[in-house]
Amino acid sequence: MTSKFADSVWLRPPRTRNGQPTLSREQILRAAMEILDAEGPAGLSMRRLGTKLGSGATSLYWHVANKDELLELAVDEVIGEIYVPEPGDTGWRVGVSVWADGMRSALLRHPWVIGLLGTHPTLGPNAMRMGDRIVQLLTGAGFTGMPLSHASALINAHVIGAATTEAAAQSAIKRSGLDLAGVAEQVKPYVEKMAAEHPAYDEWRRNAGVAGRDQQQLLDEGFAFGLERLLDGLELWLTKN
Amino acid sequence: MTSKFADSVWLRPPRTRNGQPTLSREQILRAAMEILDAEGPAGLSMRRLGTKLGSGATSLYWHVANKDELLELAVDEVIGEIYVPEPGDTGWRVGVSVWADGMRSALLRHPWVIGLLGTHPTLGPNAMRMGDRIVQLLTGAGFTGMPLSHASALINAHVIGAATTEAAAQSAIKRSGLDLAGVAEQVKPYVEKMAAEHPAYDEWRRNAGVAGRDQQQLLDEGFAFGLERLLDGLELWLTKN
DNA sequence: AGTCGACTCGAACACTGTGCGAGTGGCTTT
DNA sequence: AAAGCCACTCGCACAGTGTTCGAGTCGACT
Repeated sequence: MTSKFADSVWLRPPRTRNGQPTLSREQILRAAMEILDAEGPAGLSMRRLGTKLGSGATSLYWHVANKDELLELAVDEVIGEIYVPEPGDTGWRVGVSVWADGMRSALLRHPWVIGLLGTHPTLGPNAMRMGDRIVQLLTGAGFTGMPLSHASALINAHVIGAATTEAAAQSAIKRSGLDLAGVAEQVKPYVEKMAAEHPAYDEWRRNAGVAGRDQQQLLDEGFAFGLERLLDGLELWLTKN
Repeated sequence: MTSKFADSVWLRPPRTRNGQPTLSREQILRAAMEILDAEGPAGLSMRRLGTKLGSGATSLYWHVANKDELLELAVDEVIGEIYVPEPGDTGWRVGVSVWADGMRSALLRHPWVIGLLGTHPTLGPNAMRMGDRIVQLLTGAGFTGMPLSHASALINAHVIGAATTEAAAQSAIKRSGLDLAGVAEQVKPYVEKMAAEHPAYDEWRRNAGVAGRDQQQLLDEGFAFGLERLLDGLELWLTKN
C-alpha cells in the first residue's frame, strides 16, 4: 500500500553488470513471454519460470521485485513490437491505419496483455516512444493540444476494445479445443433460445447471414470498417476547425 | 480442457428450489461483487466469500461450479446495469450516447470487469438482452446486416477501450494512496526524463496545458469527443449508402 | 418409519507468491 | 597473498489459494 512511484520499475536500472550472471532481466522476460503466449497468465508461476531458466524460483527476485512488476515489464515489451510510421511517409490516414493494424495484431499475438492493460497505466519506455511517434503522426495530420490527445485516445481505445472482444472469442475456441464451427454448434441451442426471446436480435440474425462466412475475415472487416468510420469522423472534424 | 459449452453456466438453472437454503446464487453473487468492488479480483477468495456469507467455503461449490464461472456470472450482472434506450424515444445519436455513457460508468463502477472481458465471450442473459436492444437502436438508425454489427462493435470497442485506460489510471491512484496531484508529482521526474528524449511529445506537452486542469473532466471530455467523432463517421456512412 | 435428495462442510492435496538468511565465487583493496 | 566486499543464487518456510471427496444434516414425500 501507498507505494511511491519512485520505487517503480522504470526508475530502477536492471540489475546486472559484469560477467554473465546466468540470469538477466531480458532473459527472464523472454522466457516469461514464451510461457504467457503459450498458456496465458494462469500458466505463469515463478517456480515454473525458474525451472524453465534452469535456476531456483527465488533467484528471480533479485532481478525483478514482483510478479506484478514482471508483468508490467512484459506489457511494455509487447508495446515495443508495435510499429508507428513516421509522418510524411504517407497520408496521415494510412499512417494511423498502419499503427492501428499493427497494434491490433500485437495484442492478439499476446492476448494476455489485454487483461493487464486495465490494471496499471502503461508507462514503460516503449510506451513512451510509441506516444512520441503518435504525437508526430497526429501533429502532421493537423491536430494540436487536447484534440490531439483525444484523437490518439480514440484510436487507442478502438484497438484495445476490438482486441478485447476478439481475444475473448479466440480464448473460448482455444479452451474448448474445438474449431470455430464446433463451438458454433455447441452454442447453437443456447443462441436459438435467446433469439426466441429477443425478436430484434433474431430478425437481424436471420438477415445478416453471418452463419456461413469465415469468422476471422468477418472480424477483420469489422475492425477495418470501424477504423474507417473513425478516421472519417476525425477528418470531418479537422476540416471544420 | 475441451469443456463442452453444454456445461456452461448459462444452460444450467441455479440450484435452489424449496425453503431458503441459507445460500443462493443471487446472494453469493451480491457478496462477491461487494468484495470485487471494494478490493478488486485479488481480494476475492472462495474462503473469504464463504465466511462473509457465514458459511463454509466449499459450500459455494454447490451453487457455482468454479471461481471462473462465478466471475462470468458477475460480469453479466454488471452488464445488467447498463441501460439501452428504446429506439424512437430520441434520435439514434442520443440513444447511442446514453448507452455508451451508461456502459462506461458501469465499467468504471466495477473496474474488475474490464480485465475479464478479454478472457471469456460474454454470453449471459443480460448481455443478450443488451444486444437485442442495440439491434433495435441501430435498426432504427438505418443500419442492417453486417454494417449494423460492425457499428455496434465499434461503439462497444470505444467504450471498452476508453474504460480500460481510465481504469488503469484510477487503479494507480487508488494503489498509491495519494490523490491525483500527488501521483503526478511522483511521476514528474520520470515523464520529464522521457520528455527530454522524445521531443515531439515534449513539444505537445508544453503546448497542451494539460497540467492544471481537472483530470476527471479531461477524461470525460475525451470520451465525449471520441464518441462524437465516431457518430459523425457512422452518420456520414449512412448518408452515403 | 423410512427413504431420498437438497444442501453444508471439514479435511486434505497440490500449488501459489514471497521474505529471510545462508551460501558462493570473483574483483578490488589493502 | 590476505581480506573483504558485493553481485548473485537458492532452500526453507509461511500463509494463503482453488478444488475434490466423502461424510453428515435436515426437511419433505411415500
